[in-house]
Amino acid sequence: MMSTLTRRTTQPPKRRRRPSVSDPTREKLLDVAGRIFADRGYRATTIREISIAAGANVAAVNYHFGDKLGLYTEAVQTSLRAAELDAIQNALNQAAPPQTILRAVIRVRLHSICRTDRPDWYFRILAHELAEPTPALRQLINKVGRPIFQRMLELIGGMIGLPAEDDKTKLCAVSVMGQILVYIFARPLLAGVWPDLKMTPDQIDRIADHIGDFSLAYIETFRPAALSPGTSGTNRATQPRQRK
Amino acid sequence: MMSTLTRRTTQPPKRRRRPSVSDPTREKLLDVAGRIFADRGYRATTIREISIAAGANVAAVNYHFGDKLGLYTEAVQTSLRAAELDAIQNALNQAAPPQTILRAVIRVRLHSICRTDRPDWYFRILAHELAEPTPALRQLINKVGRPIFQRMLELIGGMIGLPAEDDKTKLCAVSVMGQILVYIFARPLLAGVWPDLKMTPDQIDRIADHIGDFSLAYIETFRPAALSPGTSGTNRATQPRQRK
DNA sequence: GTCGAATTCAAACATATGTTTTATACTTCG
DNA sequence: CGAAGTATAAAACATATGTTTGAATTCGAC
Repeated sequence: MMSTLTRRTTQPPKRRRRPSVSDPTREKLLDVAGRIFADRGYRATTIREISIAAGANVAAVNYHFGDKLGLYTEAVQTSLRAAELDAIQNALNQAAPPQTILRAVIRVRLHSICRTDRPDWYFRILAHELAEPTPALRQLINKVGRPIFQRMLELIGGMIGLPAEDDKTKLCAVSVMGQILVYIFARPLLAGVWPDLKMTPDQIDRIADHIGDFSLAYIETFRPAALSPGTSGTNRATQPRQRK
Repeated sequence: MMSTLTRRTTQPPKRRRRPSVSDPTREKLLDVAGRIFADRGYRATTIREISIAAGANVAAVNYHFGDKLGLYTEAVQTSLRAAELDAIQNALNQAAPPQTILRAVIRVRLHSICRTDRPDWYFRILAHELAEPTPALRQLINKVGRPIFQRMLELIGGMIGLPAEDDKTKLCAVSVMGQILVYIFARPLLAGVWPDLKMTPDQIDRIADHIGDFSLAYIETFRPAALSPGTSGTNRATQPRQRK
């Protein structure tokens, strides 16, 4: 009904008057949207819900972000700049024995799931994205998933003496990741089969230690001779037990 | 506007005339609904979509199942009766060394994810339920999750010499489960960080073998003395390496 | 203070979707 | 055959939700 030139609707003038001082309602919308989207996922979240929670009008979302998807993607981008990644990256890059680094990474990731503040945003939103993808999924993977996985490959590859591109290295990395992610994605399932499990910081430490033990038991199998001083005995086999 | 007695709407007479010969459209609806719900999840699926795919009228769903949720729960129940569980249960109950059983369970579960026919229904629907729960989640967990997990606890508990209720046993079971589930729930994520991974039956066998190796490396750490003949060296420690 | 642009607001709009109604065909049994 | 209950179909209905509109309001610059 409208000419293709008049397509601009409620959209704001792309560049606001004061790009320096940030718009308070815009900020508030982003903040609130982040939480609610992370909780309920993209589809199940209504912009009315967000607007009310942000104390703004319903039209504010379309005015500031064009449409619902615009708000969502911007909220994702904003959250990707948050601090969590730094914690993991720091854990991955610190100068320490690889076993220590691996344990640190496991711990950092696990701990991010019991915090209710923003940093666990990535995993919660990722859980929804995996079940019901939106265009933001690609961003999430490229900006966060890939670099972390890559670094993890180098770490584990170094420990088992194989290149990062080797399938075995990747299999090991996925095994470690899987043990962590199950506590994030399958929480309701865990609550059902293991009702006594309380996710206190203390318990999470225990879980992290277990995952570390569990994983290193296999990974250290690859070392031709024992190198780490304090650990208990290690296998001498270069290759772990062959499947028959 | 209506009296509380006239509340019955399109609902069918609860007990159809011929409970023996099953209604063809009812069956078709259940069948189609199962597939679509598994693909898109409860919320993202519309009953019009289902009706059209089943060649039925939109009102058919409400007529035969009361409402959308009725169709969904019945579809879940129907699918729970399907064959998949038997495969896993058989794998878990066969008379064989526990290592063999564990490997078999891993393989059966992993293989269920590359089939496009019904049996992988449970996992696909579970993935959606975990992100966006419905009343069916409890059923899924109680009827499938819990018994399998319980049997797995006994299996692993036996291998590490601890009772099924021990936290360590549960941690190990979750570690094994997590390694499997990550290939099911985090498929898009894996596709992003490991694009070359093709889920062919062959590759799935390799993955299953890896998960078996990875897990048994730790589990067999618990055996005070080497019992299995063909395996490589094992630690003598009753407890695996202590975290510092 | 006044003008103009930017922002906010209440209301309307359009569409999607679960549900219900009403009428019509169909099946079974007497 | 004919009556009663059953199943299907088309349409209407109600509601939720993303989006747009146009007026009111705010805010900065002159």
